[in-house]
Amino acid sequence: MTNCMKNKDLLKEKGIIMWSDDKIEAFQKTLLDWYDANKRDLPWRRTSNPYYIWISEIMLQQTQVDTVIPYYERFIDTLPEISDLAAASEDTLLKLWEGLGYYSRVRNMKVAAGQIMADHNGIFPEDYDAIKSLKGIGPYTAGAVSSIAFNRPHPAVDGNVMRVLSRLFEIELDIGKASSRKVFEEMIHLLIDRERPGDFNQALMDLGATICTPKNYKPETSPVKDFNASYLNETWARYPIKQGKKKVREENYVVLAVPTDEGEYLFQKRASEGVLSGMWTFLMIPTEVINEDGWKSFGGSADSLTDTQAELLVDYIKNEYGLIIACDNNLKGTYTHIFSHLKWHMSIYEAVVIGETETGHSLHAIHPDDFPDTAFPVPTQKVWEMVNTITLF
DNA sequence: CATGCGTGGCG
DNA sequence: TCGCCAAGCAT
Repeated sequence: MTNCMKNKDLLKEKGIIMWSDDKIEAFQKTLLDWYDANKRDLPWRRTSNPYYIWISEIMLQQTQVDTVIPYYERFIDTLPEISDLAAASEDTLLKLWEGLGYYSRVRNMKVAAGQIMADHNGIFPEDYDAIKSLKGIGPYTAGAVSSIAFNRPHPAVDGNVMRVLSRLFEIELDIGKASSRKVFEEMIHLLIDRERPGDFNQALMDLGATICTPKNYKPETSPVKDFNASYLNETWARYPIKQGKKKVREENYVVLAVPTDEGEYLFQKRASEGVLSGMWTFLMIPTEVINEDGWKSFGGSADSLTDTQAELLVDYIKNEYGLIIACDNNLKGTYTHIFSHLKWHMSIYEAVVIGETETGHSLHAIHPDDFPDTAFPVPTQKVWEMVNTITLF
């Protein structure tokens, strides 16, 4: 059985009728003509260097184009060769990635650069399976790099492509489910322009980003509206099918800004797994530590710590970090940081160290002069802004 | 396969 | 204001 027949069987099973060869050809021409006239001028579209295209694709994961551009420029300036990435320190990489989020992406890139140095003589591999086996590269990114950098006809199915296809074909599949991606990939296998696969994939993504958008969608403005079943049938508002997200978990912390005699501040490095892994924060103490009844310091009457709460805090810091502190009971400010799946409610206080019960604890003192060379996640930056403002006045 | 993983923009 | 959204991947 040919691959083509397998494709059609899978689509048939999902109730998807593929277009005729003539219609596919007409669609390719219409889409690529639109792309040639309207494609966005983006930095990574001025290069054919697979390393640079790879960087752009990783940065663009779940991240908007306007956010990525300055990060991309700085990254290729700082690490112009794959060997530079392989040799870079984690501190250097995290500083380059600071504020971009999903920090495991850049850690994975360093691992992948090592794979390329060790297994491919430092040359970015052209083979799809070799690309896909690199750390941090999944089916989307492997398809994007192989089609854009090497002109290979592999699908690159992201959220844009699933939305565009859902509307073109009135697809009933939930685009949030992992199993759906395979079906869209089979459709692209049949639809993709074999002469210009990279441009075809990028054209679909540009269409999704600029015309076939999640909100404010106006199907009559699309260059491929004549191919759009949901437009012709006036069902477009239904697509794509997507289930709602679950509510985010909320956590409450006492955050302690602790200056030293030398004008440094104490920071803790987060665990190597989990949220903001390996990054620096001020001391963060779950509020449960100072009140087992779920006391919250924000939005209520308990703006300042009671003496009992301060004592519990001092005991905790002594046991956990081996430090004796004196805590200012007055609340310095609050800040809520919203992650994709989590909320941190932070109540900020100041404390000073007045003794130590042991040395070699897990905290590090960093001077504000060195902040520009240290990678801080946004919650740490926001807390620092508040602490710095209060300290100045 | 569902969940965890950042951040900023938008209506 | 706040929930949703943006060129996904590892586990």
